Amino acid sequence: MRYEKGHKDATRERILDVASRQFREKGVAAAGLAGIMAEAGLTNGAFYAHFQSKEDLLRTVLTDALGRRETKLRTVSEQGAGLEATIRDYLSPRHRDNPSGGCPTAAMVAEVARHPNTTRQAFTDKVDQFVALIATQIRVGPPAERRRKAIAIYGMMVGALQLSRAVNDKRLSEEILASGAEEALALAGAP
Amino acid sequence: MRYEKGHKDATRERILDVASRQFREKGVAAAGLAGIMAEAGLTNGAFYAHFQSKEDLLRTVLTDALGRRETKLRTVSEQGAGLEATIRDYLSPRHRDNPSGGCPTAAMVAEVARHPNTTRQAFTDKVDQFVALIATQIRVGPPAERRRKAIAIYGMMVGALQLSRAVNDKRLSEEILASGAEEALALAGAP
DNA sequence: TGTACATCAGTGAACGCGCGTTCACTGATGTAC
DNA sequence: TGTACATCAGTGAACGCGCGTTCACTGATGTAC
Repeated sequence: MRYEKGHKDATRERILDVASRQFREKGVAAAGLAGIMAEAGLTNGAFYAHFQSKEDLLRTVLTDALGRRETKLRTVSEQGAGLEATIRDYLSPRHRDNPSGGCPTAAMVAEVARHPNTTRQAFTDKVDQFVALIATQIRVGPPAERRRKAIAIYGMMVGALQLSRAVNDKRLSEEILASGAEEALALAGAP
Repeated sequence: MRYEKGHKDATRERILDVASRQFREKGVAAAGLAGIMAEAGLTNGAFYAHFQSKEDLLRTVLTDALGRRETKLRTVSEQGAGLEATIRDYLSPRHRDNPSGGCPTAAMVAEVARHPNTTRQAFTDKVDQFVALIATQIRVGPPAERRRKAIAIYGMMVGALQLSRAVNDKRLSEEILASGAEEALALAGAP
């Protein structure tokens, strides 16, 4: 081998990681392949040895980044911390100020809606899993009610985080985070 | 005058209307000025007789489109229909399937967060008014609680609508709308 | 052991294209004298 | 009343630029004999 074993896989992971951050930071449309490749320490041309197209990259990024968050949520859940910690962490100034490392849904949901079916499908699969996972963490009420609340909580988190990021007034931004967190916690059945 | 009185104002309104719809439909970045001007029945160059830049157009569109929705909400409110009708209408398949005529916040909030301060300021002013307006329509609880709930409802509506649009499965999409509506209505204190 | 060839991750220039923006110009109508 | 000039909304070609994608090539290392 010209490169040590696993070299290509490592490069692919690096591209994925950079793209994942840039997509969340700048938006999918505004993040160019040349910029992504440059930050990964490569030139344009190498991209197509790893992905078929930008669309293919986006699809992979969505599955990958949402998969990581799912794993994280599952871990927190198994430690018994439950939804409360997740909600507080999600609707925090730290998360608001760190889009590139934050929730892919909040950063990309509107753009995903305008992308081809294969891409939306990858997103849909993950949303399904998220909703189910949140529902298991709601301890009160019949299954249908837990699922309904899980969806409402997910929607509120995504919407409130985006509002807190768009708004140009620190007090209002923080009020949005706090209000969203308090009402989401109430929905989750937290004390 | 070479053109009848009010001609230029009418043209400006036409550009604004087309841009407003295209921004919501395709996203701000993906909607090009040439395409907007063509749909308005004009050529590229005429744009700069009406707006200073694309950013200026976006700022105007935000104020204008959010202003219209605010007026609509205020009218519904004065007719005494209250929040219930607004929530049901917002989280409906009709609204989901009509982004170009729908809520500017749901369509553009993530992009607005990445735009300059003047643009975010225009958006912030309208969010502030929206929250206050929703709060007046909540009939129970002390003022602070009403405002908190107004923010939570606004966030949930925006997030749930976006999710319902991105998801590629009709049943899940409709479940998101229905769940969001039901929980938002509960927050609003509806029966 | 030495030589010829195969492999392939990555290079970097080039492709056509659409972007936001600029600008010299058009042409219909108004005003001045 | 007729002529010269001013006004200005809109035209359309051109600007430099970055986009996603293609492709001939490089060069380090592997394998075959």
